[in-house]
Amino acid sequence: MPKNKKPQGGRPAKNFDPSYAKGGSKGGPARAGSSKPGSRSEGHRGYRPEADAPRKERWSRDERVSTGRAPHRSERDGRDERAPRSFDRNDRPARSYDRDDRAPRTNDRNDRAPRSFDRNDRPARSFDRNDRNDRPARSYDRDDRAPRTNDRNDRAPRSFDRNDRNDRPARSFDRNDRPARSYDRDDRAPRTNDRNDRPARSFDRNDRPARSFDRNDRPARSFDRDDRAPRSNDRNDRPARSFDRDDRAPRSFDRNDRNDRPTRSYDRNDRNDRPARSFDRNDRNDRPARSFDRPDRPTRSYDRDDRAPRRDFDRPGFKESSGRRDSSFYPAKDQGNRHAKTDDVVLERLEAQAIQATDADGVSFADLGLGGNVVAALRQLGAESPFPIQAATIPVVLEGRDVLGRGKTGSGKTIAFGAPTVERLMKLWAESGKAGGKRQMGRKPRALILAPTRELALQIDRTVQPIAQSVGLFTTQIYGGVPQQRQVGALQRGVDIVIGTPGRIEDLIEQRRLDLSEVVITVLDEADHMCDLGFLEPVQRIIRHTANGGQKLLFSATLDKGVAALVDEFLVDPAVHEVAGEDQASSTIEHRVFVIGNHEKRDIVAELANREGKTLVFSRTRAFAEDLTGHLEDYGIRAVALHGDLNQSRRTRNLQQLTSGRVNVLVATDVAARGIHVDDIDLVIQADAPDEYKTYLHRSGRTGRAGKTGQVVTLIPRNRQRRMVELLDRAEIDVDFVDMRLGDDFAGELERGTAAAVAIESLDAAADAVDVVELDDVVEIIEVEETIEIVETVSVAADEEFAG
DNA sequence: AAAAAAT
Repeated sequence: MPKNKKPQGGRPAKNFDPSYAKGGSKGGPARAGSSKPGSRSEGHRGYRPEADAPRKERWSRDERVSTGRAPHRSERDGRDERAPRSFDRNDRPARSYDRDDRAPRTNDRNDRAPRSFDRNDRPARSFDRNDRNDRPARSYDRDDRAPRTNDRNDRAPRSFDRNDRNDRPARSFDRNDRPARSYDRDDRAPRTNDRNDRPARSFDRNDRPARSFDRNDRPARSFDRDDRAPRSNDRNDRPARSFDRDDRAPRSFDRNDRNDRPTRSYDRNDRNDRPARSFDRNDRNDRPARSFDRPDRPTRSYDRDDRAPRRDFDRPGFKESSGRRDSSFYPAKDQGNRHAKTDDVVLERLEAQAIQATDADGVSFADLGLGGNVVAALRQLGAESPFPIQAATIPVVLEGRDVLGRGKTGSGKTIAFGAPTVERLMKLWAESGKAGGKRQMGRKPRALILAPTRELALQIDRTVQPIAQSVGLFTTQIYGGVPQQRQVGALQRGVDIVIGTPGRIEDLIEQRRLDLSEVVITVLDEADHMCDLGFLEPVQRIIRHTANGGQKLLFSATLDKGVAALVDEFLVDPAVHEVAGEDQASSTIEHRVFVIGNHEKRDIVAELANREGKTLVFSRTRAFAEDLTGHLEDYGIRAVALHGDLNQSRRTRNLQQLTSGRVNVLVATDVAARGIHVDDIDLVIQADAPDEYKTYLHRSGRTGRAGKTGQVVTLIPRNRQRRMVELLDRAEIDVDFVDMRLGDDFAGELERGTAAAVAIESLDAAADAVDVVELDDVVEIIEVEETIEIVETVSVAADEEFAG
């Protein structure tokens, strides 16, 4: 296998960048087509960069650096941003002139000149950080407003400039500051607002006082400055702040639970304590430890004054005498096999009734108890007949029972809870005698579906909304990152099912714009994740706002004992369902681990992603997701990013670009790990290995959905092999580790895997035809090459059979 | 570390 296939010098191989193959002038790609105005402007609605002109050729890394650019583009949000940038290049010569001495350059900036006139403070500015300096200076000016308004006039042109490419350089400069900024993360929010759109800025304007307050924070940054005295005063504020932090503890005091938290989080520093926490943490060692946690639970629930009474009054299943609920969640030792008619499966101490996949055969949605309208809506969605998990849970949900549902990724959980939720709402409505009425203004929601990410909430709504609509119910999405006006408006008009993320929902509850008191069905998708640190408490608070005694449905592919905190407080005698035989051996996903040198990681990701099908790349941090995206683009691979540093419209757009096929590569943080469904992702690359086996399963689950095949490649450094083995062990996945380095044949390695899959499939088919091979026996023991050989042999035999 | 509300 040839090493060092790649040419030296950081320049991509020709076959890596199709645009180079087409020629183009030396010294950078041609700037052809830059004369077209209007439609090329990113600010315009119908802006479509590649619609009219052939794709622009890219600058290599060296070219970028040589012209004063960062090695990677600073904006990675998609093509739309890119074209504008190339416009900048026309200005380049001028700029590079300026480059020789920096001071003139800054003067050259259109913005700077006017400003400097307004202010006497110039030098100070230039001393400080590029952007930041402007701000302090400005706030100095605050004393006299007139100049400011003058400044404002300057702004207008600026925003015009925005459409114009000239503004871009400024932005990219900001970007370069990122690392520094990330330290200042507390200030992020305001900044992001600035970035989102200029109007936001003008808002800031009105808030000037606020800004000046911010300034007090700035001095901290300006630490570098010589003026220590004033700052140190400011610094005194800092301690104050941190004292505020300490107030949090008291705050949490209000919460009986909270008291546990601080303790825990302190423990956190100590790895050894993890096992104790254990709920979700998936260190191997945790699992046994968890059972030890158990004794704590009763204590906790005693802490809650609310809990006991609630259950007493509202919960039919509550047994006062025993003081314990009647629940199948914890296996009762003396109870024997309670679910005799089906198989018992105990996983993570969570006992589930397992439905056999074959039990769903021949069953229709109508058989499960869904009404005609809902069935028709499901058919419209492409769901003709129920998947196993749906067959298992729909009847139970319709009974009104609490349900814990576990079905592997891509097995149809959304419909499993969505359809019966709608149906049951209708039934309850009919029972209350209100059915058939018109939509009442301002009626309160009666069902709530919670999801961990905005994208997932949106996606759930896309499934549930048509089902609800088919029976005249309304849904609305309540999630952050977008103006709340529309959401509030929808609530005021009257909504039956609210689908959203915890933050905004709690926000609207506090604003009294969302009233959950009539919510009788609450669904938690990715329920185990919703019980993770940071999610659990908001979720608990939200559920406490729902009607007492309401039905609760918890779903996840990795549902485990981690949800005990919620089960204990909110569920009564939940039915636990999963699909039998859904182990990884039955999966359609092929897994492999490449052991690599970390320094080659980005290039290897590029090699792997340089292919036809849709590829999803996972990174641990937002910054690396950005970095990777840029790197891929430098290779000529179209890629967009998805992570929490992007504003919501970009997040939505970038995900949509993958869905629509406008790009083939999405680089995401774990925001995309769970639940997100994109058709035909056939390769998942884990550029950073996950820490949790559950994360591994969910990330992998973005491919191989609904029975399709997919591949997962995880890149790890050598020193991570043992951890990875343990993680995979935990996930019950068998994987070969392969040492790979940059010159190796990555595409071939992937194909090799595919060949094995194809071979096994063919073998299966051939075995059916010939009826001589016990497939399971064979597959267990053979290597890929042997498989192929056997397939050939069997195929020949099959041919002969057919011939004869 | 990321996600989830703004400010």
